[in-house]
Amino acid sequence: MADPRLTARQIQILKAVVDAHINNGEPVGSKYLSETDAFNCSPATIRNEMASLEQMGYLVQPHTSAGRVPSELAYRLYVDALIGQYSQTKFEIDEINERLRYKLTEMDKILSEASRLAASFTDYTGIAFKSGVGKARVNRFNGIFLGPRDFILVMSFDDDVVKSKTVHLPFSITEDVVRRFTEALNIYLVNLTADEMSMPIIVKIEAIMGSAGAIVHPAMKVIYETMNELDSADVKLDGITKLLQYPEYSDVTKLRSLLGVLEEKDKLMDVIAANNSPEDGIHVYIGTENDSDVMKDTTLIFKNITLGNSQFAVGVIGPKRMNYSKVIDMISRLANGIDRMLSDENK
Amino acid sequence: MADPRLTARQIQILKAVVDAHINNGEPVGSKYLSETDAFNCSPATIRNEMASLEQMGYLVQPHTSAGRVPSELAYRLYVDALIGQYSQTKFEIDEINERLRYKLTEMDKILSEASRLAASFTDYTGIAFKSGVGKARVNRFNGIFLGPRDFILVMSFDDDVVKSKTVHLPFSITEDVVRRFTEALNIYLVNLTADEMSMPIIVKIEAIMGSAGAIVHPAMKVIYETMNELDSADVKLDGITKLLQYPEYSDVTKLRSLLGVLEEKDKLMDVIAANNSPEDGIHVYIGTENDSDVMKDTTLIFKNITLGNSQFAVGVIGPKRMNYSKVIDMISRLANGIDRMLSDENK
DNA sequence: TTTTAGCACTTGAAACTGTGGAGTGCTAAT
DNA sequence: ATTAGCACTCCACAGTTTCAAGTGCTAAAA
Repeated sequence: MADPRLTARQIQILKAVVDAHINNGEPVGSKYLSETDAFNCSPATIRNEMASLEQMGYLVQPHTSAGRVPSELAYRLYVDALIGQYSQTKFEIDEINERLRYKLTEMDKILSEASRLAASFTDYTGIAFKSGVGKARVNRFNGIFLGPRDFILVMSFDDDVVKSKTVHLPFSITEDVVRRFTEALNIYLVNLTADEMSMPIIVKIEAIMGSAGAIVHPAMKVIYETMNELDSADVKLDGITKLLQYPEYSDVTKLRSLLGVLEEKDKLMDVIAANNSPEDGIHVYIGTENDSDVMKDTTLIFKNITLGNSQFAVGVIGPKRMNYSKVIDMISRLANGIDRMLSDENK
Repeated sequence: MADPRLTARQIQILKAVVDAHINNGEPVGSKYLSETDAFNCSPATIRNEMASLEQMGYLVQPHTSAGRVPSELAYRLYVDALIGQYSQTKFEIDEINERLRYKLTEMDKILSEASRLAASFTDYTGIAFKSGVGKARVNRFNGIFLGPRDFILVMSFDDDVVKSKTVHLPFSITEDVVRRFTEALNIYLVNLTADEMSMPIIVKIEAIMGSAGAIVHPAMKVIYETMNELDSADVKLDGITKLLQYPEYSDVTKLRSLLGVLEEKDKLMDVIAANNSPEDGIHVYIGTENDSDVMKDTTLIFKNITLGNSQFAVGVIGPKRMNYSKVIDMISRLANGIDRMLSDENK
């Protein structure tokens, strides 16, 4: 994978350029490097090497007389060299675990909390999303009689997810009707996806309920709504403000188009879906590697987490000159922490 | 309330200035007014009137040779004249009702949806929040036995709110334990706030549960968490991007400080709490009327909604030159719509 | 052969300048 | 009381200059 044309010194210089640019956000010059990074050679030598690196496509000059900026190729090299080696660094793993310790139950809260943590740990905008798979299945229905025209329908799904909804009825029922109805649901609808709940099955349940058949329609509406909610894709962002600190986004119109994508969840899901491969592990998409024009100066990093049927991911969005080593480390830990926390809870 | 020094023509001119500035965002000149607004007088006359208005504090000149900009006093006059007269305008009430029609049950979803609607109707950032009152009381507990180490605890609160949580136990129980436990909860904890659930009561329940007394601690933890969640203050924002379209926020540093407040929910709650008086009706806080420095160029408009024990509010955040007539109209309708929708549902 | 010092060259950012237009206030005429 | 006319002010904008940073190249040094 490593480019055989690169000498050791060139790699050293390249890394120095990337590091410096990540910190300053400004083009890096030869003099600056020779002074700060204690290379044992003069600016002129570094210039020569940088010229080679530019020719090979690792560095770019914004204009004739500016320093150099890493190309996407350079970031890619940098990141690839980084992945897999971050685990020996020292870290705030204690804090991550601490902050994850309290209960994460519903997917919705997991997403919010995950994006919040990603943002707070990294100085970039945090993102957490789940993909819509349409696979939710009810394990068990329970009904709780509230009054003649209301009852609570409790649906237990896989992965410890429990949803309860109040069903209002336009007519009176007894406690026994609720009991019989949930019995029927448990016989006919358990382990079906929303799509598999076909009309004939519904009609059958109506028949069983006899004179109380009208309970079925309002209840089914609630069941469909709940399952659709679980099945649908969703994205949570946190810390949008953090983007503003980077000069890359100081142009308000650019910022606007990026935030436009981020805020329209459908569009964002498109971007992610285009990128996302199902495999686990850290995904790093640098600049134009993203399949979207407004993200051409933006890096997207995330890690998938699979938990039973549900699949979700957590990561960050920021400028191309992202602090890759820190972010990759953090996101990896955060994802692992969430994963572990959720698995434990299911035990 | 109306300033007696103002002549009818001055009021007319002032209104024209406010309207024009709301639309363009730029200082308004005498020539522009005389041409567009069909006053039957020359620019010079308008200039004289504007000079008076400036002296009285209704207009401000950014610099010697620019047009005039309305002062906060002018906006205040404009808004006060507006409030109470919006009800005869034509409107999109149908659409509001249409988009509210689907079930709003949990407070959390109400907030999200309300802020989303406020943003989508008005071109400003939508905001919805509930104040933390610490008044949640459980009407009824129900338990559903899941397995030897798990059961679902269903808590019905006032206002149709139902929360269910899975409780994991470090030891085995039977279905009968769950039944007895919920019975005890219904005797001792119903209609208490979280604060009122004192240690003696808990101990009593433990005694009643006898050998299964260890069920109490994990369950109480869940109950506390749930009630705290309901009791705590919360804010939802939507459409933060909309702020970016206004030149008022094209300065990134200004934008940053404002967004900083908006994103940190605690800070935002402070700002709102400082402003919010419990009375219903539309609240309009213009510029420095807000008790926060970063909001000195920003207007905050919201309307309170009281529903049983819960108190929440919906509104928008935007530049001082807000389209007040439209926003006041919309927020009022939106709040009424939500109110009606929620009350209906409780019937 | 590699490294380095020196130098001319390029270029954008920032400071500066000049011009034009928009808007004003004042005065005198209506 | 209103308005036309006019001199004045001042910002926005475009063009210009200056400056510093950084480069590539060449020739000398290691």
